[in-house]
Amino acid sequence: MKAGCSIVDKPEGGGGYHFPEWAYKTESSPGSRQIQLWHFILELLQKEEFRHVIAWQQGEYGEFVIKDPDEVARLWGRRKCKPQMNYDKLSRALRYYYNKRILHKTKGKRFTYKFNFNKLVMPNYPFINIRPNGEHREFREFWNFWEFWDFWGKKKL
DNA sequence: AACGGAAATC
DNA sequence: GATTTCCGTT
Repeated sequence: MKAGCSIVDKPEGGGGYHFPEWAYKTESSPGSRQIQLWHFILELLQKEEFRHVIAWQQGEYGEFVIKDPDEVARLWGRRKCKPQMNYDKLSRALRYYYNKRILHKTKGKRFTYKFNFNKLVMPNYPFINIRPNGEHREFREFWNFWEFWDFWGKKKL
């Protein structure tokens, strides 16, 4: 058994939500279950105990602020077993998300980024648009990904 | 702080 | 492929 970084990583804070299997898989490598940075970000955003470190920006849907860059980097480094992780490197990874349309930068606002929820994250998970029995809700109606997951996850998996 | 090229790493 | 590492530029 690997001590620190097992194949299926445990979420920060323990307990609570955890992304389902498909969230860790990559198209090219079905067996790979390395957690994606944006999954990790959403994970932290979900928990109250990390609000002093990272939190949703009230007002703008999907926008969040990294209040403590060093701490977020430390937590990310711990999860990925990369002790040398820092905000400079983590932010580079976030910038690679710009072209992938997962995130974009909120210009002028320090340490502030915004998820491209409805159009960009959704296409990666087709089933999300499937409507079961009239109980369809636009993703944008949800407060965050987790409220959405609560709504759909319990039905689909 | 933020950006993005280039090479390395897994 | 998704970062991680390094770094020159704005």
